[in-house]
Amino acid sequence: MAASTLGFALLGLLARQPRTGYELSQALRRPIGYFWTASHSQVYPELARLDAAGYISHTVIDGPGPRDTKRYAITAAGRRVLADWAGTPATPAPDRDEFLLKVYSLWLVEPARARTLIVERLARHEAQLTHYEQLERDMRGEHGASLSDPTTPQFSSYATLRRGLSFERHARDWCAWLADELR
Amino acid sequence: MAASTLGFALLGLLARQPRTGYELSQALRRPIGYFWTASHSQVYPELARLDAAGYISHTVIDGPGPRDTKRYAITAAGRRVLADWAGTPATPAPDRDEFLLKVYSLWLVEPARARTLIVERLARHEAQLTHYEQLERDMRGEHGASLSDPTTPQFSSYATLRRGLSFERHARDWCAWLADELR
DNA sequence: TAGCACATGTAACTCGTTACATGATTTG
DNA sequence: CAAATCATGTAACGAGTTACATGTGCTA
Repeated sequence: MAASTLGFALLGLLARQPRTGYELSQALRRPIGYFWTASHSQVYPELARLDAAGYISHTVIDGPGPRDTKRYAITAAGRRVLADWAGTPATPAPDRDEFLLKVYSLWLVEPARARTLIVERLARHEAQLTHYEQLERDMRGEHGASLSDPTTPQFSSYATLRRGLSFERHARDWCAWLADELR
Repeated sequence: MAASTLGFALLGLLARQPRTGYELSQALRRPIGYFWTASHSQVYPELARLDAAGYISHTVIDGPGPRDTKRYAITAAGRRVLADWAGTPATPAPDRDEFLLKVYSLWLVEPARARTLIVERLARHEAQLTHYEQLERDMRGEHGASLSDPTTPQFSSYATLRRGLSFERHARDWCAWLADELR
């Protein structure tokens, strides 16, 4: 009866504004893609399920290609289950981090080469941090006041962005420490 | 031919010392479980595959129950593929964080209730941090010198522990910020 | 005119979880 | 003597990825 996690990702997007399946697939790369992703082949069947459950509705609009283009909107029931789910503690999901798993066996790698790997990783965190910092400036420019009002979608978006900023800084600093140890 | 990620997790453990399938399953909860987990039903078939590929070998030892107990050890070939894999950049895996996905829809939740969720989360990070700090003291006590030698398994373990410490501090601080915003 | 963005769907496969199944030894 | 721990395996299922499949409109 309740939606899957992917379903809640889609409902979270549709609670902000109506979108087509294609647009939802795109959004699952950015901004939600920072913490949840899905390919379009997963999105379309899930939309059909949410529709059948009455959590979303669609209107057919004309578009290109051999099939109808549908624009989806969240229903009152959908908003209700989404709010319920968001207000419930997250089930502790197992962390899987291939990079850390490699670090666990990094003692088998020649130190100079290991250092290169870590420095490359550091650069990626640095780049992502720069990207997030730009997003933060954009957000502050567009929505100044609503960022401190916890009942606006902007507040939630800003909170996740702050998490991203914090995470990248920690990851960068740890890479810098490790690169130094491998010197 | 090459092993799966789970295979490399198992090889990473066996590169340190021989173990039975049962012991490997336990180790995939802690310490490796901090960044990679698997259930025993996944471990046993994977061990059979690694064995068939010649990356590990086993000796039958006597134990309880209707089946043989096997103790596995890594082979030279296994150590080679593990070192190769560890020395190669990690494939950027999609981040999936159900908790952040909930924060994305937290604007639909009554702020006082939302704050409770975040404070509970903060407590979990605090507890994990305390746990890691204890592990760090233990590690420093047992292996003082080898922690700065990048060719020892202790160095790798210590590096992942430092990552855990850094991560928990960042997560705790972000929760504290968000809880304050929801006040 | 070739490629890309738009737009939607299905099929085959891999990875991981939960449940099923068996049976000895130790501890409360 | 009941429950937990040791110890190993299989089966059914769900979630997610990659590849297959179709067709339009715009741009270099």
